[in-house]
Amino acid sequence: MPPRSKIPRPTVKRLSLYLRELESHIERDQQTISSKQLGTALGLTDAQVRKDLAYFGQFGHPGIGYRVQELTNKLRHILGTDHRWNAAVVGAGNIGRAVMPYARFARKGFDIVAIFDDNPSVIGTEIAGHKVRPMRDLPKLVRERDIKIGIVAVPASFAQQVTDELIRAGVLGILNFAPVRLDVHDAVSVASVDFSLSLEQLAFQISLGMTGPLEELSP
Amino acid sequence: MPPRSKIPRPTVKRLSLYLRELESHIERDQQTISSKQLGTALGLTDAQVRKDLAYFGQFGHPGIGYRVQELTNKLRHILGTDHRWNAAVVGAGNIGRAVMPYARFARKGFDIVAIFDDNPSVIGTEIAGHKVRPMRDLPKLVRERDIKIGIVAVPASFAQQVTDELIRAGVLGILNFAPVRLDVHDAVSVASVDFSLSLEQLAFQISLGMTGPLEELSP
DNA sequence: CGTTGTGAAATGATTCACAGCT
DNA sequence: AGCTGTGAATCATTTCACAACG
Repeated sequence: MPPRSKIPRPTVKRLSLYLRELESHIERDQQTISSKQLGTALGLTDAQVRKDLAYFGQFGHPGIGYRVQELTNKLRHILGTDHRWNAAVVGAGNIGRAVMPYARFARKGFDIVAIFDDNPSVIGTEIAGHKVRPMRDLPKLVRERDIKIGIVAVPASFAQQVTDELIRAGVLGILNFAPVRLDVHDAVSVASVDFSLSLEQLAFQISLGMTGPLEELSP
Repeated sequence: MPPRSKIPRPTVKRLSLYLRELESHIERDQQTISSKQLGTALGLTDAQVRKDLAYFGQFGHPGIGYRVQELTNKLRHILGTDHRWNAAVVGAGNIGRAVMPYARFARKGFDIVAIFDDNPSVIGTEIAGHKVRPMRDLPKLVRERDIKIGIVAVPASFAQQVTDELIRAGVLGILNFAPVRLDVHDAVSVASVDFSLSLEQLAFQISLGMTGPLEELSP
């Protein structure tokens, strides 16, 4: 077990992709998979796949490839999804409501166990089997239900404030759906999902494709 | 106007961030902004900001900074959001329903003008002012309403098929919410949004923080 | 054989540092 | 003075290419 040098950021992102691909191969009862196969399925080179995995140990078998079940287990362990995480949603608007019943979260090891909002007209209503709670209940529930992840689904202008409250209550990570950069201290992790950002990327690529590679963008 | 070398991928992602930040400065009636200010707000260095912007022309004014309104216009033009885009949602499940009324899309220049689903129990119902249409109406509506972007909000197992239908109908870009890699030919662009992927990134970072930088991940 | 793991080389992105403009 | 644009230097990531293994 080498002391392992530091992991490139892009590698971490790909880890989830590998896992997702492996899971589909388990369903098909495939026993082993080569870096070539795995790479092709995801649009990566075989060398990239091998290098990524090798950061974490020697999981492969020369001449054979990787055993699908074995590698799946390793990746789950690396990603920390070999046990379950409790999460709470803050914000019972469109996005909060859409996330609550998202079955894939549960399959991936994440259980949403509470939802909060401060709008009096939604407090007490039920969403996907959970009663909407006022924000003042947050600290108590985070403690009682061992909530480790806060999902921020409020408008941008409230996102930082809600984040601060979640962190004060004791969560270790924030999944942020609001289109702002959240400031947090180092002990807390943030991952962001920004729809409009992705749409803009798309618009850029389309414009590029229509004008030919990079014409008349500058005056 | 130099023939401009090719643009780094990360630069394109940051362009949207710059625009978002600038818009908040317009609201505050700020006339100019320096690369330092812009960078600090987004957690980037000033050099990074200048280099990114310089790929597209000389927008800055030495001694002054960038004029907020001017740079905003330039960025909108570069990103292709200086005109409006029509989009259609496919899939009237949780995610499709959440995306329909997402006001931010419209503010960013994207108008959702139709929603499709093949589940008979939702066809004909109204969501955010739009009647849900059957998939067979897709080609006609894409033509009639000049739809350039398809938003894929169906389960992973249908995503590729729906994508193919959208492309055949004539869209130029796909915003994909399904957790799969979509195969498309080069003339079409894809941007993906994957919640569970982001959650896994988060779990990884949290695990890392708890075990200390990278312990006992390999056997 | 086929396939991994890994140094070495190549490519890509960021930061430095400073000339030059206002 | 304050700030941009940019070549040069540094740092990061990917690809190459091959020895070693089952």
